[in-house]
Amino acid sequence: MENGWSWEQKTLISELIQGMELAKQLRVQFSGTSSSPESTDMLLQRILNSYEKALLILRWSGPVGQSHTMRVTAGVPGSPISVNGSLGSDEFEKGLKDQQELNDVSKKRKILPRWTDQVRVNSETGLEGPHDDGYSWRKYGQKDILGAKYPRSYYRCTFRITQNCWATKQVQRSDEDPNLFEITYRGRHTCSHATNLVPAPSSPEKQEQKHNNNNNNNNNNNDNDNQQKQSLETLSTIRNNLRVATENLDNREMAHPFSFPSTSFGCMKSENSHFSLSELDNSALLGGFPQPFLSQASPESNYFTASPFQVSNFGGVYMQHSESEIISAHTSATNSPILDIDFSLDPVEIDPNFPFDTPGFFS
DNA sequence: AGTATTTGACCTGC
DNA sequence: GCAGGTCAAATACT
Repeated sequence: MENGWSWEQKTLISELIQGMELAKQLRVQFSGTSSSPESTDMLLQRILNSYEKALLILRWSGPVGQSHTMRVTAGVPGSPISVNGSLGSDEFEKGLKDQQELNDVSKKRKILPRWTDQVRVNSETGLEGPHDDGYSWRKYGQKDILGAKYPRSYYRCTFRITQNCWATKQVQRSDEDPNLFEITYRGRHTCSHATNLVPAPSSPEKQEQKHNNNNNNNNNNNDNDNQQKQSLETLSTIRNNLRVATENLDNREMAHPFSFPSTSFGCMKSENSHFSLSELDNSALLGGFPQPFLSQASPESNYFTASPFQVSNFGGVYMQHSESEIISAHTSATNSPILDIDFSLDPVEIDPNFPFDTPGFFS
């Protein structure tokens, strides 16, 4: 049996280690050469520090899973990761213990964050059924609900097994308005398979199934250009026809499904291959959400944040903000577990042209 | 053949 | 005991 680390995580760690080793070698080579003054050495040292801290964080996050997520949350503001980025052994062991306890499925269910969205679809445009939120879902059940006209569908992340992603969602069609779907999300995605927006197929119930199929198929679709074009073309249409309501939200929990974070930085997806940490600072780390989400002024923006920017959270750090904190453009950094961690690190400078999306980069 | 969906049975919490 | 949620075998789809 595996130790719980996903293949991607192991790879990520091994890549980080390799990178660190290479940086060390580079430092040895540079030290002593007259053309490389202190600044070079300092840069290299910072690179090494970054690698080290990244590894620490990754290891602390452990095998992806919601459980640990909560553990990290509990550590805020007293994050288990100290200022210098190291972990106390006691805390680390405690974390491991907690994680084991939380492996219990029923416990897991209880603690998973939950929030609801309402999605209106417009049959005139052929966009019927729930929207694609950028993730791959697999239907695992359907149930007639007492007093409800339509059955409730249960979905879980397609990558539950392969990536230990425990995100689930329930789709309930509204009694009053068949065009309205109430989607209850549970848990956060820790998988790395967020996809871009995919146009919804054309028939209400069937669509629910089909759109999931589409998602999965698209993952294997090599015709990325077409997909991207399609996404762009349909984006404006979708924005015009989908209304996302974030009402009746539990204040203690995340208010928006589109903010599903994925596993780690390495798993982050961006339509823009020129991805830099500065973007992260603005969108992901400073509050954990893309900027458009931060503005509640326009409901459209909610949808627009759907998935081009699937944001990381160190293996699923649960952002236990109040709603007001979430929507504030000046979200307090000090309340964010991510930021607690991030601020404890040296600034990391990443080449904007660094090929994160290079095939095999994480392989 | 591999993967996703369906659906009745089973489990869990209230 | 009941309703909601999940499992898993059967079935459908590609």
